[in-house]
Amino acid sequence: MTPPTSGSRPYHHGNLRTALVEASFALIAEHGLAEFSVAKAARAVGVSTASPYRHFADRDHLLAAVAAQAALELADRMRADADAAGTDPRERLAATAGTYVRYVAERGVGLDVIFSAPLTRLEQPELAGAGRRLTDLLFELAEAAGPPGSAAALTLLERHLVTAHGYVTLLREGFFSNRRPKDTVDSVAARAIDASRDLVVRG
Amino acid sequence: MTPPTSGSRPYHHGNLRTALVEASFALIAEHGLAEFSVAKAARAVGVSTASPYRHFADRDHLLAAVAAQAALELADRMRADADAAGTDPRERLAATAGTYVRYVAERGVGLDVIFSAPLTRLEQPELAGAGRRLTDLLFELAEAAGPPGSAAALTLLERHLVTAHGYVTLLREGFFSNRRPKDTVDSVAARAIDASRDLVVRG
DNA sequence: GTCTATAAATAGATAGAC
DNA sequence: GTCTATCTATTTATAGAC
Repeated sequence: MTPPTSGSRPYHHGNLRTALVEASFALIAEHGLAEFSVAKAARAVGVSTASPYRHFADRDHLLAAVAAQAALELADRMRADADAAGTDPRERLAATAGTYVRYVAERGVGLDVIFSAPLTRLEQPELAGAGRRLTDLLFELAEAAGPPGSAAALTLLERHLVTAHGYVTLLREGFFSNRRPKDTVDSVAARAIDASRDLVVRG
Repeated sequence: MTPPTSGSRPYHHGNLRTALVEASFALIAEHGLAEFSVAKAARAVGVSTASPYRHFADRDHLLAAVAAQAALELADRMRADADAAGTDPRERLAATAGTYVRYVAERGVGLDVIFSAPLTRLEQPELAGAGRRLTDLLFELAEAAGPPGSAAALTLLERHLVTAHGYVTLLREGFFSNRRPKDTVDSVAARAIDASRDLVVRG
């Protein structure tokens, strides 16, 4: 566990790559994607601003690694919350809206980053695979919850995601806290679950 | 209409302030808020990068003027679309979801900017008033459309805004065009209207 | 693999001439 | 009210030493 070299030197890091991804999450969660930079991530882990470029071709490739990990974490948490919600398929899908609100509040990275055009264009298999894992899970839950017919399931899925992401975005931008100062992440998450549960797809 | 001074000189602008706001809209619509800068807006209208600071204290004050105008434009278009939708209160409210999708696609500025924490903190009466005009209109439409009881109307309003903003955000980030390349602004706007129309608020 | 040093952009903002 | 010039800060990314 001790770094390979002597005492007070900065950092040698068995795994700088992992540390940079984690530092990036922290920066994005705290100050938003706009204020994220490779340089800040490097400083946060105590290495020079040049070091990240040994592990990531450029800024977007670092972000793609963050996005891929976010998609996997999100899928894991959604599956866990769906299972904790019981057996009612409608309730299982709705639960993931709460997962999503809480996840983005904690980690700062959501669908807008995971599926953003600039990162998708990199065609990183890791990110593409993680994104698929997330959408596959959600589609599975929506199909079980929806009215028969896969077109209706897709519409339900779209509205579910739009609802969850709408709550996330407005929460992130301060829309809720401006007008309802007592709003907490958990209360917004609960409202997102309620909104998703009440979704209907009419003919 | 001719500028007060002679021929080929750059720009004298009877109203640089207005021109900067309009240029900012264009920049944000084209490349997103992240790539907006005071310097770019100045270059777009053909003045030096110092000139904007005669009209706006800083970057955020320019953005606040943009946000205030957006709120007014949005409220105007929503009222027009609601009126065009007829007399059914539910249909009138739903129509504004389409207005919102189309407006942000065209102008780039939405609720996340209009009600963003950094701009709200400036306490600019112009922006605060424009924001109120927008929320007052929406509340009026939601109250007419909702089930009796103002708590239910507020929930309906929240879900309506969340739906509209969710569609806007995912559209902006390319989420829809990645998976459904044939999606257009109008088709997404139509789906947002449908989703809003189908909203219900259960006990 | 990490560091130092550096290059090249770009931005926000100010001072002072006109 | 606009311009020129400038300062300061920051970022992305590379070159080359260790």
